[in-house]
Amino acid sequence: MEMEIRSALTALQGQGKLADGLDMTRLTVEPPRDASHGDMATNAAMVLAKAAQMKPRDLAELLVEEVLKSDLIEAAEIAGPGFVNLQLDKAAWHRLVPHILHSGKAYGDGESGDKVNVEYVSANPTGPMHVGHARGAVVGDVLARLLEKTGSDVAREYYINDAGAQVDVLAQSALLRMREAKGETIGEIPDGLYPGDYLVPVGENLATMDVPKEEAEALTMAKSVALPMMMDMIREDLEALGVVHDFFRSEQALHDDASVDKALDELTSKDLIYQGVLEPPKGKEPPPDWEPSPQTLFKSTEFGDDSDRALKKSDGSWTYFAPDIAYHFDKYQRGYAKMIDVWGADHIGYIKRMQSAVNAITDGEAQLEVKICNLVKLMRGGEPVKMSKRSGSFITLREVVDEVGKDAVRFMMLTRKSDAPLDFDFDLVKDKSRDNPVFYVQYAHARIFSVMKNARELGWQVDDADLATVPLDALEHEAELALVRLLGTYPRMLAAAAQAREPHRVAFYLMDLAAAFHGLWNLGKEELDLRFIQEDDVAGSMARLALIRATALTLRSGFDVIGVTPQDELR
RNA sequence: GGUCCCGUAGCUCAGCCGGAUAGAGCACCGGAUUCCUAAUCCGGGGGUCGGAGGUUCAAAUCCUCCCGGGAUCACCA
Repeated sequence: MEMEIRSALTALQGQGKLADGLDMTRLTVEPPRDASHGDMATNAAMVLAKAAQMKPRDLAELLVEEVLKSDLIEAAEIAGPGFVNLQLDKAAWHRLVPHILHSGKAYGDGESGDKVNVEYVSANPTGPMHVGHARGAVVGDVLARLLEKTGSDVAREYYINDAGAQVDVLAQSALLRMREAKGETIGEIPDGLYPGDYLVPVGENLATMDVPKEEAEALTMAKSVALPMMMDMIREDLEALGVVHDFFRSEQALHDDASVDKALDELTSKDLIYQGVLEPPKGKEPPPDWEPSPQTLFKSTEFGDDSDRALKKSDGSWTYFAPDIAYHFDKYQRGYAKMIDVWGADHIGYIKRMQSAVNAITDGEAQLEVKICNLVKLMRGGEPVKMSKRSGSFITLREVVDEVGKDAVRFMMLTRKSDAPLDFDFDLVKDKSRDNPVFYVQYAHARIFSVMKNARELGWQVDDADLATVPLDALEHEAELALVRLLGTYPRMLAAAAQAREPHRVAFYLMDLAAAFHGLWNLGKEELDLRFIQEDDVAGSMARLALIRATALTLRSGFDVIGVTPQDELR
């Protein structure tokens, strides 16, 4: 449609009615928010008026005259300050329905051609995942699906923090459980160790092995046993949520294969490393044990960070930042110039330094985007569910998935934009009502499925291939055309959501689409000729069935993007 | 103090790469049951889009400042 407008403008220029060399970049051709303004609207006259030295309405009149020469455009009128509203020929909309029926789940597929690396979850391998992780997992997973849908080549990665002090704590906790498994009474788990029962099987495993007496060796062995078990547990939890990764990268491996040293060398060769002393943090009391000491620092201030950042501690050991740089450099060397990391809100302060590092080590060739997921507050009976890590009574991801199902968790996590806090209401997601968006959208799909079943029972041929050939002249009611128009915006919505890295838009679209369908359904109660199945009007029925089947396919396509399984029945 | 996010109807929030009268759900009031059933829909009331400037033909949307709420500011991960 944009082509129609642009060619009309070019034609006007050809006729000498419009100045040449106008800046068209701000020109838009879009469906207006208010459907009463027509199918499409363009701001061309207003955007171009000044440069063309014409009044917007005069220019608009010329444009209307020109654009009406197109077959696709039924009517065009000038409105407001100079909008040109276009009404498309009904046939233009009708063409969309068979297109969707032919495309099926592939409807909305794009061809961006980007190559993107998405890193998400990356929870520490020291215990089961809790609900906070679930949001990042869903947002990352759906973002990856969305990017794939719009034509990107996507790698999904998980960075395993298996090298820090927390892993030593894990190993110590596991050794304690080993003693317990051997019959020793261990009493309360001491502060500072992980108290969770999930370490009992790790201890039992260790109890069957020949663990060295010497402490350092015992810890090494405990790590080698505990880490894979923790990762298996995490992978199972993720799988229960329908979340997968293609690639797991170990922090320890980055140390072992000297990737961290190489990253430091790389930055050193760019003269971005020095020995220096950092200022204590401003605006609040310095930590009690603060004392200035020389460390190996990275000049992240040269890339917009507020302070230079430590790569090595004063004792010469690596900080967490260093292997993280090595990891991102590793991604770049594997061919990813576009990286997206999905992080929790507690890492906001870490964004700039990581972006600085990526920028520095790749000479600006690679770009890191960070998607922040804010907190999830679990609600039950109108009250927040108390979560106390100390008592070990925090709610795990697995418990939530087991209680309400993966589809509900996934959908609910997308009912807010990711950087805003989210309430997750247990009562709501189990409710069968309009308030529960998961139910509401599934219900629309199930209703359509049921109608199609009824049509088959009448002996009608309603496979997609049959419906795709049906004449659609009967679709002329405003509510029907509104549904078609909404179906038509699906590919555009996907592309915009992918570009903005906002997976929640897909969920919102599905709710809109479900609402449009439910509305049409109920109209059929009052206006009998809008009922989908009318035995005395087979031709019209087939047209309406084609429409709602296209709706179901679009719902399925959207469900596929957000990783929710469509339900055929909700009874 | 720095950085980032948020402030839109009584409540919970969409909309924000500028566009026409600012939307939805809940709650409130009034209606509608032969297809999946009122598990849904339709209509109604309800708004200084935190405030003040600026840019623009046009600002909830972009820029600046201010107010309020939150997160974060390690040699932790």
